[in-house]
Amino acid sequence: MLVEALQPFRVVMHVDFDYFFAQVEERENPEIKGKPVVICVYSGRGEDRGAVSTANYMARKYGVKSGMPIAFARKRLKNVEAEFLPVNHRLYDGVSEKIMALIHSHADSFEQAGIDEAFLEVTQRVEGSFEKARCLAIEIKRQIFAEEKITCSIGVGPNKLVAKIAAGKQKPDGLTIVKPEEVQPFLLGLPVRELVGVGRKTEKTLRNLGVKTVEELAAMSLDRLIDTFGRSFGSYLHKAAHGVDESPVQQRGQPESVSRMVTLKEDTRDIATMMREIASLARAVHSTVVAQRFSFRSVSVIAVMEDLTMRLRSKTFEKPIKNLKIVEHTAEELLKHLLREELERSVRRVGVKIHNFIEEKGQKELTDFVET
DNA sequence: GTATGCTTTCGGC
DNA sequence: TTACGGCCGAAAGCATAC
Repeated sequence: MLVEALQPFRVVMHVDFDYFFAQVEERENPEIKGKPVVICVYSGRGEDRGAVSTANYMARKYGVKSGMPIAFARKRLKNVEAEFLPVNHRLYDGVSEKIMALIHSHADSFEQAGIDEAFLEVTQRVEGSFEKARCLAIEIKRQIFAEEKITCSIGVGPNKLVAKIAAGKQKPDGLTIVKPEEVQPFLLGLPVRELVGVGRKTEKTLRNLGVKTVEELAAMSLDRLIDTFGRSFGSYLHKAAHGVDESPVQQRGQPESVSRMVTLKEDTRDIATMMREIASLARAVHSTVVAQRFSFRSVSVIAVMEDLTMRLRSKTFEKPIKNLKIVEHTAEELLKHLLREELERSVRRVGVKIHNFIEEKGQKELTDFVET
């Protein structure tokens, strides 16, 4: 009882940089501010071929969305002066790194959840007080803007689930606090889709059960949810609907996989053509991982077909490998295998992924260099 | 029955 | 006419081991 009174709740913060790539570009080139700004991934297949990565709020007002073909965005903006810029990942990586270091310094524990978002456990340093958390959030926003001229939106709640949803409630440059006693009313009216982990498929399954809101989800029994979604996801949904999320804020380690993809000049089924691309993709993933002194056990080849459906083939080795030639050779075998199963469609994009990393340690042994 | 590992697909950013 | 990136981790589906 006393212990509970002393430490009743966690205080967790979610920081989300506003329309990040486009905002960084606005900062670098203030003249474009006030215009729609669209950040594009060009495929190299021709002018305006590719997809929209992100866009500033003015472009969004015209209906421009992430993932949309660039040509669609052009159409939406044909009557306005707009900026279409290619992604500049190096630039965004640098800005992100600086902001992450800054906010990390304000956390008891820290979890980066992407290039533009992070969770901060702040329970200790705000002594469990949501009022102190509000002050801290304001200070973090102030510092990020002072140092990097970037705005962000922050959500504060008793756990990661609530903090993340809260951060999305007021954007851009927002701050939303959800105190423990406010969690139930905050969640109840929301569509289930806003819960982390509920995508289109789960939403549809729930809709077929007559469940559209978190309130309706919370009314479902745990047994029913487990019957429908299995033990793990069913229990998760039950807790989430009641605002319960005990997952810790914890630093993420090394990425679990590294992949590179490229769009082919034109759709093809020719192995040699694809292998030329795969060789350089393999070099890229291999050097990234080997430079960090990791070897790996799994190699995958990814093919995006002409109709944009994705196919993947993987092979896992019993022993760690680190030889580039094995990656190339494995990728080739996997690609041939994939095409034997996929007799109709041509390939639009290819990729190589390596995963199942094993950290190298100690003295190198002769066997490290023997091919598997 | 449950845990574990591997492969493939889904979905967010 | 049709137009569509490049990552990542989580989920899902399955097989096998305990």
